[in-house]
Amino acid sequence: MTRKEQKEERRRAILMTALTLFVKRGYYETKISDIAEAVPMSTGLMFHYFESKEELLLELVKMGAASTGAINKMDEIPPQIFFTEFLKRLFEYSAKEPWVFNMFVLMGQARRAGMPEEARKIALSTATIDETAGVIKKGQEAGIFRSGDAKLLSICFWATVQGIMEEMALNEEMTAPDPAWIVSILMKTE
Amino acid sequence: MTRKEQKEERRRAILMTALTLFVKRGYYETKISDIAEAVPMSTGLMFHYFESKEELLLELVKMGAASTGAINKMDEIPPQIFFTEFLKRLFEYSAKEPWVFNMFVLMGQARRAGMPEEARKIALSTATIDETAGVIKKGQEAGIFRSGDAKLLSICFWATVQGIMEEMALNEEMTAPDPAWIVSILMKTE
DNA sequence: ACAATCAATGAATACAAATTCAATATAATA
DNA sequence: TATTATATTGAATTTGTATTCATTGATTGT
Repeated sequence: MTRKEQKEERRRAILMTALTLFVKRGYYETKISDIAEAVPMSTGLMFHYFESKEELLLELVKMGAASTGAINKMDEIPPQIFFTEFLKRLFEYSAKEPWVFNMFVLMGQARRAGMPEEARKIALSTATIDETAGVIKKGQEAGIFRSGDAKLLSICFWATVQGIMEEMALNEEMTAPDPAWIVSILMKTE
Repeated sequence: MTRKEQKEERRRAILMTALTLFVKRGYYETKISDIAEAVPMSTGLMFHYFESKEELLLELVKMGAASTGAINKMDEIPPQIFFTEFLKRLFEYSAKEPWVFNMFVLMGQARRAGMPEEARKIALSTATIDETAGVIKKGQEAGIFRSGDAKLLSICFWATVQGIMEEMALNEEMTAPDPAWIVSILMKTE
């Protein structure tokens, strides 16, 4: 294995460790030395791989923003299936790949408060809520979703998903809910 | 007005200012000097009123924990009305009283990451999720709520509410959703 | 009016955590 | 093997804020 590959692998290890700790304890509660200890490596060496703590965070958030694009490719699927299917996959995938899970939570935290301003900007640049609102609108036109401001419905949907994911990040033992429960926020009642 | 009252009033002003800033920018992103400037008063004087930044936060979280008790007194109401009515009041009240609104968001943030450990402990000591799960169980027995783990349903419900409130804390213009949307997470379908 | 107590300030200090650095070990290259 | 480049460490330094403090101004009680 070449030196460059070694370095890349080490960077990845740091990123994954930092991601876990940021999600578990929060960005400011996590010291560089905590990350270093968990990797493990010396504190000083961290700066051989990343400019600063904030750079490390920003790289994670950028990765998250990039992978969010993948979600938006699903929007060819009919609305009634889209959301249930998305949640099913998200929960399944999260159970297997802690990376996906943690990344989802980190992005949510970044969008809200408790992280450097710059991280929020990047996280907010992915217009997921608006994209989803588009799908909801289709579902409304098809008569399967309840009427009302599509964007507001979109916000409610994502707020739920985010909240549940964060709850799962805290309670190891917690199991994912039935996607249908969450999707019923959107469904037409009667 | 006596000196003691003066002091109490000043403390309150600091608490309210800090609450607003903590919710808007997050605890660690808010400097003592930011709070002082907003009150307004000198930075040094802050320590005449509060031991430390963390004490200030803890006092807020304790206030929040205390006022959460009020919610739990509502649980004599029949389940089918309880949740819709609670949300209706929460949204109405939040629109009028920024205090209530901000406190709700702060408690949610404290329960999750991004604040000193001690704050989390206090916030988690209010067993709202379990209390609500009890009400949900009643609703399930009455056949109006969907079946499934009552605690998990309770978590989903609160995750949604929390997420929406946090979203509103960020978007000044955002309007509260119809409580029925959220409650449909709990309702038996068809 | 006078002493005593409290409110208030802003500059000085303390502190914790990020960041740098000189020194050393390890690996690649010729 | 000799030489150069990279990885690694731990201690020293820097930095950003919380916190303290000496001093001044305002209120209260006698």
